[in-house]
Amino acid sequence: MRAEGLERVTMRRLAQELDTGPASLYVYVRNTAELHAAVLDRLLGEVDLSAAGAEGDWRERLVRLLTSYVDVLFAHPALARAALVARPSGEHYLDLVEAVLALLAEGGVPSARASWGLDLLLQYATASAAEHSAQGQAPQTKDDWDALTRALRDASPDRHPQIAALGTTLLSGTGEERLAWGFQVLISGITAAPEPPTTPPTP
Amino acid sequence: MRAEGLERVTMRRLAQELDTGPASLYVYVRNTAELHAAVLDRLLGEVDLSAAGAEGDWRERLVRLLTSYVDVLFAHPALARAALVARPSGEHYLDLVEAVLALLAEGGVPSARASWGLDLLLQYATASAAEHSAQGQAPQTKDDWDALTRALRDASPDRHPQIAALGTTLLSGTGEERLAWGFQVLISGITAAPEPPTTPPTP
DNA sequence: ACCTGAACACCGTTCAAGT
DNA sequence: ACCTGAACACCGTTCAAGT
Repeated sequence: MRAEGLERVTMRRLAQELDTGPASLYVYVRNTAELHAAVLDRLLGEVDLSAAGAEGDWRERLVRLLTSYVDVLFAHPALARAALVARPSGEHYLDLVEAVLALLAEGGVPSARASWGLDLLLQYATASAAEHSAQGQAPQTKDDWDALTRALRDASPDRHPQIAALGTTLLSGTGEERLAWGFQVLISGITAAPEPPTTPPTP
Repeated sequence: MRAEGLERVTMRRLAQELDTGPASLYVYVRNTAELHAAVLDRLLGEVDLSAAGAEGDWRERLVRLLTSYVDVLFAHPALARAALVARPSGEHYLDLVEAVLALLAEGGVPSARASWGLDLLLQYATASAAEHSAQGQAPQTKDDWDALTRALRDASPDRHPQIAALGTTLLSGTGEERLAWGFQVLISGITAAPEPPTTPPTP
């Protein structure tokens, strides 16, 4: 349960590490999703929450905090992908949520927008980590990306004029630059967006 | 290869449908990721591109187009999750990209911001579909969400004052409302964001 | 040369049988 | 009552042997 050094977190692998059969894990956890969520929450302990308290504008600090979160996920590709589906609900995750909310509050973002914006920011960070981390993981995704690059370059000006016109601009920038730019877009969008409708919680 | 009615797209399932062994598929496709990308692109043929040409503000039409994309992914949960990792590069995907870019151009978004914004919009749409579609798929994710709900409600005002203060606001709204709000945030953020740095394409 | 059966090395989950 | 060995029903990928 508290094993580390996990590249691909699976029931059987973990069971083996604990010198037992895979069935035994079902005493502590109901299924793989719950296992992922638990391991993920442990991992979130590595997020540098102090980035929220450092110097600088609240936006800068928010970006630094979220970047730390991305870095942590990035180091564990399998969990990054799991994080999108199996949301953790442990103490470390709550700490991260708290820190993000505190920064949004400091920036004067009203509560409804902060609530929805929180999800947007974390989802973007998680998806970016998952997407990009897969690249380094399996060699095949490299080929996928190459195929997309070629497809965009070879776009016919007749059928896809916009793509052809933009050309290499579509592929410009590094992953880091794009990540940072995305955070800026989200933050400025959240502060500018209309207040969301105030419906009662779903269930 | 052109089989449909697929809930979980796997090599073996598809091979069985084609009355052959799984090894045979490797003649047409190098691995599962490539298979997913191919099937996904076929699926994207169902996206309602005419939403881009309908009446209304370019923002409204963009949201309608992206919502159609989400709906299509939503109907095929397994592929939605695959879409984040295995980017398709087929004709249907290019058509979608073209349509989004055309709307951004109509809105007067400069090309560099449109290029990066495109990725942001599609990534958000894809991640939302993947995240939400998993909910309906496996019953366990429901429990995960319940656990998170409980964790947020029970947040201690001492350790997590922001969470406690927001209370049910954190969980307010339906999936549709949040999706639409997210699109608005992204669009307004993209139009307001600074021009990204103009670095040459990575390699 | 092209296709593929069979094998290898993995999975998650269940459940009856053990302690 | 609690734990788990063994079994079931799946996977992706490879490769030698067939045509």
